Amino acid sequence: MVRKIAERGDVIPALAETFREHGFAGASLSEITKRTGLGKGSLYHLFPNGKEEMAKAVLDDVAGWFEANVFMPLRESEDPAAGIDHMFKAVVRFFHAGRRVCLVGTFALDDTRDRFASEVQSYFAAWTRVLAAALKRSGFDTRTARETAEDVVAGIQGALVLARAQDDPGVFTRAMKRLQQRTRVSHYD
Amino acid sequence: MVRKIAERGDVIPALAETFREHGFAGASLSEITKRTGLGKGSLYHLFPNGKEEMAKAVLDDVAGWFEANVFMPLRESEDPAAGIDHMFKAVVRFFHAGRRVCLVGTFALDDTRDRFASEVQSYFAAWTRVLAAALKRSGFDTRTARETAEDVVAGIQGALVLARAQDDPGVFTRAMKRLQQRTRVSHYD
DNA sequence: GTCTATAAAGCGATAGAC
DNA sequence: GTCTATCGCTTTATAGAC
Repeated sequence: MVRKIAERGDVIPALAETFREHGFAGASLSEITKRTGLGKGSLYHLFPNGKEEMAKAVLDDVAGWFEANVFMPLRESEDPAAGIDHMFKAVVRFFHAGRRVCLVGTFALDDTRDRFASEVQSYFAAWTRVLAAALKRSGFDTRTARETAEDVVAGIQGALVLARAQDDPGVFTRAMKRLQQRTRVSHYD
Repeated sequence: MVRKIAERGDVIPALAETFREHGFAGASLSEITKRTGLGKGSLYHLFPNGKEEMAKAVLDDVAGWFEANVFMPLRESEDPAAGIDHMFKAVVRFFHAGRRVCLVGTFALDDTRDRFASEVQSYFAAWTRVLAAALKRSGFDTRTARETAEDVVAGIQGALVLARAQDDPGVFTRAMKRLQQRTRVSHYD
């Protein structure tokens, strides 16, 4: 049965793409209307606090996706190396192999960060923390695990910037391969 | 003698900071007026094409700074390793040790990139190309030099994203130390 | 060269009909 | 729940006084 009544979850993917492409300030309600297919009335019915609430919902959705598809596997994989490999696969999928930017990264760079400080902060904090724990379990010493986790998460963000700047998704996929190599503990043994 | 007549060069630093903090879409003329201390009339006198021309001027200025302070030393240092060390010093200084984001990176992530595609593209293309050449001269094989250059430039961008997201400049300075280590050819010999 | 005043358009948000 | 009409404000940009 086809549901015609819009729920928040139905429009979040379109909202997310709009914010990704235009940033928070650049994502006008008319653009959002166009992308979601909903008029302003409907949007304000679903999100009474307007753009701010839409962005919060999108950030929530992203956090949920990463929790389920990246953090949980990293935490609970019996083989930590398998969890890490799973992370790279999920990340390549999520960022459409370099053709899609990171919404949280986009928000982080300009003053949008101040509006969503805790969401932006905890996205990267959780990612580096959980990845560092997995690296440690896979054999890295505490310090190297933490440093490598930071390098990997930063490397992913930077590769997304470069791929989009150069309009070449290959920059991203190549960087991901090299970052994944660095997570193999036996690399230089 | 104090010059009172404003020239473009006088306002570019203030323009740059405004674009860095708010992004292109978020940098309103009223904010620019506040930061530069110039009224709209003066701004349009200096930049007849408005915001677009201001951003172009800022991108030009950034490109000039990197050419003089990063690319030229990388190309012309007799000792390539010294040129690379010089690059890291200059970069830490330019990005205020992680407290300042990359304007070009900010532009690259959203649809602002499309307005300034060639400027954004050539900033990163020049950087990776010149750095790869220096790495090669310092002893890396062609392929490793190119890959390391891409990793370093992406790593810098990503570290800026993380440092700002976490509101912790230390993330940037630590990442820079590790990236610099990776540019030493003898690291794993 | 700098300013104020103003224009025209777009913005986020609200009200109310259906 | 969805829409249209509208409000009040801000936006970029221009005109013209000084």
